Amino acid sequence: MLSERRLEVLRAIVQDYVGTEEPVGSKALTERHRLGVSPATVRNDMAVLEEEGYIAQPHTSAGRIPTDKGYRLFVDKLAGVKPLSTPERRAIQNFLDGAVDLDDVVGRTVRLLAQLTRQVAVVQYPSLTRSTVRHVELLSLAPARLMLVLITDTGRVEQRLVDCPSPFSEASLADLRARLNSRVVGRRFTDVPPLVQDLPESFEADDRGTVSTVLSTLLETLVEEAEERLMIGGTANLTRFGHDFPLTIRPVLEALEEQVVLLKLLGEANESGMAVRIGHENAYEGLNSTSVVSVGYGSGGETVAKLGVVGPTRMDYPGTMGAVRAVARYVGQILAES
Amino acid sequence: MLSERRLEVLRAIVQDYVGTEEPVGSKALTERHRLGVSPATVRNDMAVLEEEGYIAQPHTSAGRIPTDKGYRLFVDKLAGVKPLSTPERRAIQNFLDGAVDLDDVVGRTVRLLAQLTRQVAVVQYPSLTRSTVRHVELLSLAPARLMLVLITDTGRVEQRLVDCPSPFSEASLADLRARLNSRVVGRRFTDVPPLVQDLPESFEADDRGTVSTVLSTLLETLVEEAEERLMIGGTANLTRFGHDFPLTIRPVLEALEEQVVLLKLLGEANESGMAVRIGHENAYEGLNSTSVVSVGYGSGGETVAKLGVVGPTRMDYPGTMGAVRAVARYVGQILAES
DNA sequence: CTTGGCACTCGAACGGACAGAGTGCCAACG
DNA sequence: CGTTGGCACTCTGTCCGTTCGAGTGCCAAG
Repeated sequence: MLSERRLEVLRAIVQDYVGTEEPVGSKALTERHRLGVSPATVRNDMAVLEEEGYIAQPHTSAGRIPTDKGYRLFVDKLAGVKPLSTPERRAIQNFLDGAVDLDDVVGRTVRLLAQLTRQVAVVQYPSLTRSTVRHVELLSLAPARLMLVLITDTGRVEQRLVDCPSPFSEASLADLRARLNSRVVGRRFTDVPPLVQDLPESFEADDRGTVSTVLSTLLETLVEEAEERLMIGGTANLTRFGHDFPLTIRPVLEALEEQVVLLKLLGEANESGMAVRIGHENAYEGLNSTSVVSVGYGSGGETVAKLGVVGPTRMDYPGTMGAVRAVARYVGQILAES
Repeated sequence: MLSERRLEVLRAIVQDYVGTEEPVGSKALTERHRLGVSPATVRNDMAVLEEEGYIAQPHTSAGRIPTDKGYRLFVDKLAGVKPLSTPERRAIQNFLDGAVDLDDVVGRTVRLLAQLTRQVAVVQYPSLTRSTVRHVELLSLAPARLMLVLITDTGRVEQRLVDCPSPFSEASLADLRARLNSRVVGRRFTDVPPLVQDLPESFEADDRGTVSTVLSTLLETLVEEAEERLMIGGTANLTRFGHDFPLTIRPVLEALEEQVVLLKLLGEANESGMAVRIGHENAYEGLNSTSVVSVGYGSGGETVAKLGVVGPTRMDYPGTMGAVRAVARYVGQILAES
């Protein structure tokens, strides 16, 4: 177990390094922080911290920089979450309040988050699997061609073309539309399948094929579209990453285009509360020199999706976590209102 | 007017510089191209080309690099559009054929284009203003709340919430739905306004307010959503830009996040045919060291949207133009089929 | 007009010297 | 035993001078 002062030294190192981006030495530390001890003592502490793996030297006889393990300790034990200032909160609310539809909410959120944290922001669209059905619409495009439109309570709309095995009358269509809606409206996606299973039987033999096709398309949409969409913003902030550019930035850009990777990343956010993945803690190799701060958001205690930021491991964790948490809260509120 | 050989020298310089990314000298030129003259002669030609502003030296006594004006001449007069190889064409077709809906088509297109050109690809969603209405659906969410869903012939769906001034019965709703559809289905967006203008009059006084609201929401959607959406991909290719990184790349990333800027950029594409904007020809300052190759696409001779790539001025113009043109053609085909 | 020759220029690469920051260790001190 | 000042040492980054080579412009000759 590290002594109180050694932890204090580690905290000081992290703070200074985050601020200056340069390895921090013992003398500078004592000057910038009131540790009450001499540089020599700090040196001894640093030696211990290094031995324990919390800090490292880029080269012999240079200052120290925190390791992933050091950041981890810092985040877990040494730093809280820095709440936003009142003007910042007000700005968030004002900015998000102007949104006109779901796309706009997500778009504004991602811009806001990128601006507040000065990092790359990622926002997941509200998940369908947790949503409920608000309405299912069936439209006849041609005698044997339908369009299925699914509207969710989060305001999302999905459409699918359905090719029917046989022509389908307008009357049957209205019938199916009415029955379908009476059964599934207000239900959660996961609850839908058993509720519609027996529907084909109540139609005439000629129409059963079509009804089955429509149903399977619907179920497919529910499952398949649970594969979520994302919006990304603030990539210009990547330029603030570090000095050794092309090498660091390239894999990050590649990761950002792989939605699957990002979804997994956000998915790792703990069900409740915020998740911080530091450097090598990220499963995806290209993000080994980045940290990901993510959190779920939603209305009324329910998590419908996640959002977060991707930045260099050398980031302002308290500030970033504060911004991410605040934005998540406000987005949740906005969703609840609409 | 420049002599034939001088043009040939310019072409050789562009080709070599694009290949090596290094200033090209007279000796290297004669070695790599069969110009049939000695380095000294080439030097004289280069002096003339420089005087005319087609090439420049980064430093005294270094090789030459093409200027924007040089690239312009190259593109206009010296190079054709390099057609893709048969395997490439086949790959495009296979890749695009797998698309399941409009989002998927655009997504695949942008990935394809980025991969083929190894640059940043931008694809605009098919424009609504040129589309026709396939169906308008009205759903009752609450007594005084409706959802308006607009489905276009390009497969795009837009939804809008409508708050009614007064409750609206299901019967009136069905009536409005039917009349609306009979008037606008199959019509172009721009033709819609006059066709629905007199609709409120045919309803009872109580409902007129709601009908008007619905109509104005519909018209708003038609206009407002003509403001197009974009998809971007291949940003990782930005790392291949040049040596002087942060400076070059930052404004480009910023531009890519400004959809308005990008739309304008694509918009500059000539109605028919391909547009190449080189360096300072781009109105947006941040893109002064990039070139934009864009072209319209659509089915049956009609341009419904545009796509293109953004890359360094030092790009393989014939190859890029070939890829852009080919992709645009195939996307047009795919859209026509669906 | 083309060509070979030649002097010149300039940037990139190499290497040594130097300064500065930072360390580790040690002996002294409370 | 923890803390402190002192000191020698080790790096790195930088500056400067040299060298090397690619490339040029010019000129005189073909």
